[in-house]
Amino acid sequence: MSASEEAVPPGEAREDHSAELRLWLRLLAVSNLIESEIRKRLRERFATTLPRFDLMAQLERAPEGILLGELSRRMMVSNGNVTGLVERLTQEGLIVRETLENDRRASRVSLTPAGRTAFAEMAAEHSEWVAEIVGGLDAAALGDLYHRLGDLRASVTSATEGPTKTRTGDA
Amino acid sequence: MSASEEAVPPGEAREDHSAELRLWLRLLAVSNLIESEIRKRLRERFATTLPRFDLMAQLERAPEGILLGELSRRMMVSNGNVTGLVERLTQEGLIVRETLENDRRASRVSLTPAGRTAFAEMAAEHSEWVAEIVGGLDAAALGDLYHRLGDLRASVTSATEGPTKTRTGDA
DNA sequence: GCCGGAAAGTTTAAGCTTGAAGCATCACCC
DNA sequence: GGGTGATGCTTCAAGCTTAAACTTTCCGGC
Repeated sequence: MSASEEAVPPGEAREDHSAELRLWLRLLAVSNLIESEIRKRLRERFATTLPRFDLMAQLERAPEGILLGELSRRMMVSNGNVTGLVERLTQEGLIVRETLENDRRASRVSLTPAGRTAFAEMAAEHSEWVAEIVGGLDAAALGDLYHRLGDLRASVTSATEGPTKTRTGDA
Repeated sequence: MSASEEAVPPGEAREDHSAELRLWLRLLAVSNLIESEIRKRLRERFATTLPRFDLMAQLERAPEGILLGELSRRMMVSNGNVTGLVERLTQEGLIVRETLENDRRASRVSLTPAGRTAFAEMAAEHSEWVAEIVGGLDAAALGDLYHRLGDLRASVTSATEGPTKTRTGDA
């Protein structure tokens, strides 16, 4: 790809990227650590999974329902992935899907009352878990890290050059 | 640090954990963004996957070989997971496994010469990718973020209470 | 010897995830 | 009104991942 981006001209000695590598490895490790803990608690406490929870969280924010494609975009996963998740959650009675009258290709999914209730309960605990897990940071450190991660995100999107949609409304 | 356990007594109004939640969501998003990009490049450029790459990276650091259990610990994945990965990489001729003479339950895996060569090539590019992706941060911001993530990791391990192995030699 | 528990790996069922290929429908244009 | 391309979604094959149950082997005590 990007033929003009090459950072290491032939004649130049290979640069030392160890600081960058260490940063990425640590970021990955910490992220995975937290993620595993949350997955574990979701499983033990609510017999559910993170993807299911994420999907429901998206629906919670959109009471009028969401198209599958939009869901897949917001969750940053593939279409096929969403198909399966919606299938399982529908099976469990937590969400419903209905075909649009004006476009029979598309369908809109939304939480059922049962789904809304179940999600509210999970979300409350989830929020406590996160607060507990990152609780070792004071407000200043937390805000600082948050902004640094924003800088990093900017670096990533600029480097991967696929930021066509700046509308990453990650709340 | 402070062993602040349950943060919300029954009588107390629910705390606002939105800053913590936002931090976690952004951390997760950024981490996934980078991870996807690296997975994509590993696939397109080398027709391999991140877990395979990770496994080989562990072996690279241990020329004398590693027991499967130790591998699973270092990669922070389950035993069964390693079994499958080792199978596939062995199939591809990139690694070998041999049973210990003194303990027939255990086996040691290590890179083959072909594996070592292949890994060296991948690692060089991988390193460039990471540098490119996080390149938008200057050295100061990078170091700052690195240390903040260290603080966060401390918070996580203390909250999840699994600090049995402090030897998380993540370089 | 032999018996029990611990340790190293494997197997299994279920679910998540992706990219690629495919199907149905829609919008547009002539 | 019949193409033609785009759009919304599904299917498929392959791989990753886990927890739980299981097999084999080792180590201690008896």
